[in-house]
Amino acid sequence: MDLKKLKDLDFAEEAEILKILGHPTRLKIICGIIEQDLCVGDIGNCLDEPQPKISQHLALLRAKGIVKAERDGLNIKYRVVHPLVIKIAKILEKEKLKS
Amino acid sequence: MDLKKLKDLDFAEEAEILKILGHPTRLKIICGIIEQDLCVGDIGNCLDEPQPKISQHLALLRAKGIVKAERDGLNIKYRVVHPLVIKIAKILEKEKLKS
DNA sequence: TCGCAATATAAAAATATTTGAATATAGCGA
DNA sequence: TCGCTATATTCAAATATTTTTATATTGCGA
Repeated sequence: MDLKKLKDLDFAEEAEILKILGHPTRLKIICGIIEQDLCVGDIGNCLDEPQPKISQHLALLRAKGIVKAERDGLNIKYRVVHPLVIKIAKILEKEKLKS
Repeated sequence: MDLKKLKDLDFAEEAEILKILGHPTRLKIICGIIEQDLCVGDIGNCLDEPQPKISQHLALLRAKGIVKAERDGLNIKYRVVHPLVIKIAKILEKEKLKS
């Protein structure tokens, strides 16, 4: 990309998304709920992290439009809905499985 | 990715890379030096940011192996060398140009 | 409606990042 | 070697994020 274009383009939104992905717990959460919906408790057990921590991360992801929540009785199931995030997460998984 | 795999995999490194990309100035710097080497002064002028700020971001990018520096007289030219970063930056540019 | 399980929210404490200002270093040419 | 230009480093102040602890809400079934 040349200098003039760079000056005009604003990467603030993209940077915000990447920053949010740039946290180990959140990244794991995201990779976990790409191909399947999971509820908070399952995620917490799986990652061995306290419930409020997971809820707070999910709240942030929800606020940024990265995940969507759907209630199912007592449980609330989450899934990733952000296309760019899905794309990046899949690339990361592929890289990961290579090594 | 299923729950068991998720438990074992460690996304710490990937998260760190994403966190570093998740800053508007750094992301612009990176997009600017993917297809061309640029020196600190040019980047600073282009982004209209003070020189120490650019140098500090570049120092971080260098420390994480994302960019490489090459001296050329008084100038030091930088370029992105991290394959995953290049891949992500190109995706972002493409998204950007779509909208 | 009461109690319980699942999740959310709030607020403070701990930690990390970013910025700005000042100063240092490195290389070039006179 | 001196002065200049380009870049790097340092350190403290300002901000932002993360974690922890405590508490609140929501929905289900008895």
